[in-house]
Amino acid sequence: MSNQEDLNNEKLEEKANFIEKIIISDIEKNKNNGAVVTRFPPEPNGYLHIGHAKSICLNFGIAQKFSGKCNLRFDDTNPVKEDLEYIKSIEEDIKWLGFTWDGEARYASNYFQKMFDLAVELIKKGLAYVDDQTADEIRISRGTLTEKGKDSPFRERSIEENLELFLKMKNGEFENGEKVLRAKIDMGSPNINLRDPIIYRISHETHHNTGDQWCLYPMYDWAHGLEDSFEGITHSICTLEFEDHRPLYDWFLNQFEELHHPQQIEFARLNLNYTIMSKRKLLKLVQDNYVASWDDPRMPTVSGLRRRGIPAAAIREFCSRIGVAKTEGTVDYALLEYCAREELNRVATRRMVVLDPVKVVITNYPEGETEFFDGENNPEDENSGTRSISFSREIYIEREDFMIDPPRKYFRLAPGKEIRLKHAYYITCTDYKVDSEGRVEEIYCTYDPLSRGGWTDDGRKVKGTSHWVDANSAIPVEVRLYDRLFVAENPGKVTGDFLDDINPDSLSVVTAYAEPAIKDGTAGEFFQFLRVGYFTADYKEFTAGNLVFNKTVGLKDTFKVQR
RNA sequence: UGGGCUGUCGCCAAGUGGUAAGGCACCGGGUUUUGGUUCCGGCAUCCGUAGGUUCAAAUCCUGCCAGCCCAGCCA
Repeated sequence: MSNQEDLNNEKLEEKANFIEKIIISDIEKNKNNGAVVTRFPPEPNGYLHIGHAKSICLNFGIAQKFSGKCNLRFDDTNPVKEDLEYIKSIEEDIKWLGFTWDGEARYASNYFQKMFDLAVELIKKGLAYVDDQTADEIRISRGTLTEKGKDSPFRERSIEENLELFLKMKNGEFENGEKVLRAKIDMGSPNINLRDPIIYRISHETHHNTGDQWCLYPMYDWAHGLEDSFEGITHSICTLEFEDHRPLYDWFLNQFEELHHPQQIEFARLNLNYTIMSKRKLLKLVQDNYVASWDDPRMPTVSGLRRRGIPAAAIREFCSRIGVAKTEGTVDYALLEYCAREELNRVATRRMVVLDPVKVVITNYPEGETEFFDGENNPEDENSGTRSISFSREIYIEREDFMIDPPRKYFRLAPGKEIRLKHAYYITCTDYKVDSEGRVEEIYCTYDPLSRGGWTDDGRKVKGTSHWVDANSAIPVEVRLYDRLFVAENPGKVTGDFLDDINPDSLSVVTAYAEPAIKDGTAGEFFQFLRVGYFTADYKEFTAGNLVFNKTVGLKDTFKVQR
């Protein structure tokens, strides 16, 4: 190994998480001949969420880092919960996140025959038996957390009888629930997973992939290790709740010396405050119409975050920053927002859009005249070019950028005060008009012709700068203002029902006025509405004739009112 | 109450016997035609807790406390 490679390895190790350290050590020992093969094994029973993104970044990231491979494998062993729609969405989400799985997507269901054959072998070894007990009987005889279980009365059936019955199970000669196949391990084990776990159940159900070919379906514990083994997985990474299952994972594989034996490693799943990650709860939100769909921009699903306007790169960065460890914690949502802003600041196209307009008349500006200014598309990107912005006697500014009686350190417009209109002129407020309810209806200003472009060389201090649009040419656009879906850090913590903490104001739709250049936007494009926040042209609905924008996240706001 | 796992700054997270990295958040200040960005500075005498071993412990030992997971023919 060259010095250069040594250096690289040191660098690799320096930033490695505990799983990567295990892998580095395995490579050094030449375990698996130095190969690294991981997999992302979703069950196609729901949409992927940000928690899955953590696992995806981990598994695919490891493959990239160590020149290995990462498979996509659908763990479709339960036909009653799984659906083709989910398979499609999962594939799309992974691709969108920027990862490519090795070869074709795999399906646990394509291994059913091999698994069945191995189960027959297990029976022949005297290590599995057919149990006639009902589900209730099995549950009761399994014991409790503190009491040992009791052997099934069918535990000592002959190998021949077990073989015959198992075949009949496969051939559809029994009803659902009539019989199961169990591994014969130890009903007295302190680890409940080892108390003769069920490895096959009967389910007369059409499977999305195998149709009606099978009525016998393998359980997770039996299937998962075998799938990993068949695919030559070297490191089978899963979440903490499977730690108790590892002895079983190993037990099954240990019964077949000829099989490759992957190493299972567990890490803590992601929790994010102000949101939920449970597939069951997310499904509830969709089914009961608390949100519009799985990809509603308020959802923590990958497709929801995408529609919200969070770039894939921001999600990857987030996953990198939260790290990988075994401590279960809850990551602050502010970190995700930070990652979104960081990326968006780099790439977002700047435009001026007024969300809550109030008219300003520039009384000393000639009526009927229009002039144009150039504004950079992105000050963070020299190559982004400029766009033309029109200006005339009447403009709109943001209602909150004017106050009749402002507090100290209010840099915005107020009677007698001068501000800068971004890219345009300095204006000074001379008067204003309110309606019968005291609401500001119109503001009157004068402009300084010498400040064309928004600057003078006379050393004048103009602290405030406002965004604005030309009333003559402004285009109305639909803006969907999203806020967090839950008002509580840990939804449901207090009342027990997460629905009690839903934010009733998580969505409001407004018609805003935008500068004409907004028309040039493309679906999915990222924008920064100057001084307001980051928005995206809804990638599913935005067209030239339907200008819809979703709010991603506001700009960081450090303005504090001081009276 | 049985088994498994975890406890380092408000939130993540390095550190694995030699005297507490980093990021987010937060708080100051400079720059700024976005109160954005950027830049500078601050932010754990202490590592769940109580003892012990050692010249030296967040790191080793013992006890205790707290949290999470497991009793689906779900994954």
